[in-house]
Amino acid sequence: MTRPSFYITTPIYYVNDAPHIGHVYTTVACDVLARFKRLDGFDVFFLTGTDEHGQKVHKAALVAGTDPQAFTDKVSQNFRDILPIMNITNNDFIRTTEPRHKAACAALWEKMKENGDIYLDKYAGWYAVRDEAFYGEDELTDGPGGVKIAPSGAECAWVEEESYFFRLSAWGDRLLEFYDKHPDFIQPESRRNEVLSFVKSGLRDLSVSRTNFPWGVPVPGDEKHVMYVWVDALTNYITALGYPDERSENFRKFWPADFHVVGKDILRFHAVYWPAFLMSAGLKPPKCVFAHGWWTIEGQKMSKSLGNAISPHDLVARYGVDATRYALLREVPFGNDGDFSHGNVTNRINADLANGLGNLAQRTLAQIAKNCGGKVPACGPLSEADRALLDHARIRMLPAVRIELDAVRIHKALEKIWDVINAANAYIDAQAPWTLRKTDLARMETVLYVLAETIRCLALIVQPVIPEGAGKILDQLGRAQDRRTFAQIDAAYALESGTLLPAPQGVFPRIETDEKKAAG
RNA sequence: GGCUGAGUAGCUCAGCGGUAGAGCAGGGGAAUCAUAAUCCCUUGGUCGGGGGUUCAAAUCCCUCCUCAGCCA
Repeated sequence: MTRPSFYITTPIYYVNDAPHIGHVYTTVACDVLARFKRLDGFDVFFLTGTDEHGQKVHKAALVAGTDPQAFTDKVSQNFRDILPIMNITNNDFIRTTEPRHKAACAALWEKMKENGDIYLDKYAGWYAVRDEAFYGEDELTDGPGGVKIAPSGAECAWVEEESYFFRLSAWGDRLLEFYDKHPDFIQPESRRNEVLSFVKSGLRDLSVSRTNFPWGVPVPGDEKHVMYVWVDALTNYITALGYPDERSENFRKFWPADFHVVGKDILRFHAVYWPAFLMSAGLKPPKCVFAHGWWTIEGQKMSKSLGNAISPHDLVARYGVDATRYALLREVPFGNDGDFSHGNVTNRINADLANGLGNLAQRTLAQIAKNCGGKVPACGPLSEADRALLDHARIRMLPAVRIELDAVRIHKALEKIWDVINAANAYIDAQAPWTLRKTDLARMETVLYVLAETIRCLALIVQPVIPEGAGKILDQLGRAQDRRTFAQIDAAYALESGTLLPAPQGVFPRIETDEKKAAG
């Protein structure tokens, strides 16, 4: 039996920067989707990695007094180290300095060249090393000593160099046709409109090689050139599948990718250049490029000068992995910009995890421990209220969550799950098993059974977002490791009355609100 | 400067032609199994300003203001 496949990628992170909340956000979102699909029966390939070439990295290495390879080895490791800390389940970690990647880039280049889309010409213009970008004459201002200054404030120099170009100008109509046939290719919708208007306004050929620095993938047959930025970077998504071997198992199974999840700043490269490169090389474009938004920190932009970037290590130390993952994804609709404030995050964690799910599990399990001899209680005849809650948890919840996650509405998916948690908390109050304990023990057991079953379903479905806590709850319900997939939410896998359970323990502690101002 | 999108309760947002909604925060009550957690009820808005279309407009049209994004 072949399982359906699912391929999801984060961008490869540029090693010029230390990992911060932005990187972690993207990676965690992808991890949630990857875990969900695995539990839902898909064969998943989840890729992340680091982008290690370019002039900036080369210079940074020289400044640090090391050679670029040693430099990137070190910085790339910082990104790799974050993954276990955030409980990330990537299947591969790619580095653009690996031999397999250079081979893939060279092959893609040759294909595009065979197709007539690569040609040699000259590039001339005002170039800012700091921004790695060219500027038009009219954008520049004169700085001290006649130096030209870009709008960004970076110094520019007149650069004239031989460069290979990609004939992007020839791809406009084919791209528009592609977008038209694949309306879901660019998400969210608003971003799609931006890309469309960009392409409609006319595309210029793209400079795809450089000769003024050596730290990159050499151009096949002309090694004084290295490939420039996007040919190198984007190719990682197929390198990891075994390209140029298009018949490799992974390539056949996983290409085209289901999702490239990217920050909104690099959407254009993924939604315009990348499909053009691929089509030129005779390959299929990915199914969807999803652009998410930016975080501000306590109302301010994240910036190096403010030094307000939040380190993933600090977040995990303060809130724990699960709570950090949950807060990032629940606080803001995926795709929108959002503000990260410790006050809001604390509220969210306390309201939803501690008071909501955590307390529901704790109050139910504590009563089972005390009043049912620590065993899964007996389930008598079901009332209408019992059935309503069980159907919600066992039948209606998963399809509702699936719909939202397939559309990458992660916060909506969480809402659907929390609907059940709220219903369960209302149910326990209405049924009042602590009163039944004095009047009707059989009925009390049934109520506690229904609750335990509901919590079992909740813990299963919440695994992709808060894997540690979900695992602990399943442990407390005595669920074996091989009883934790979504197929097993079904009543056929219900808790068995009489099973001895371990002593309950709190899973999601409250965060104390000492309202310490995180200024500075 | 051009093009998009947004401006709705203290906060975050949903609604997009038919008597203003949710969550959180605030107020009141109930309960006491539980991580002082939970449940129920409730205060609160001339839906950015102005004009128009319509029996009827957050909802459609025009205009202005503000903000954001993309592009030049």
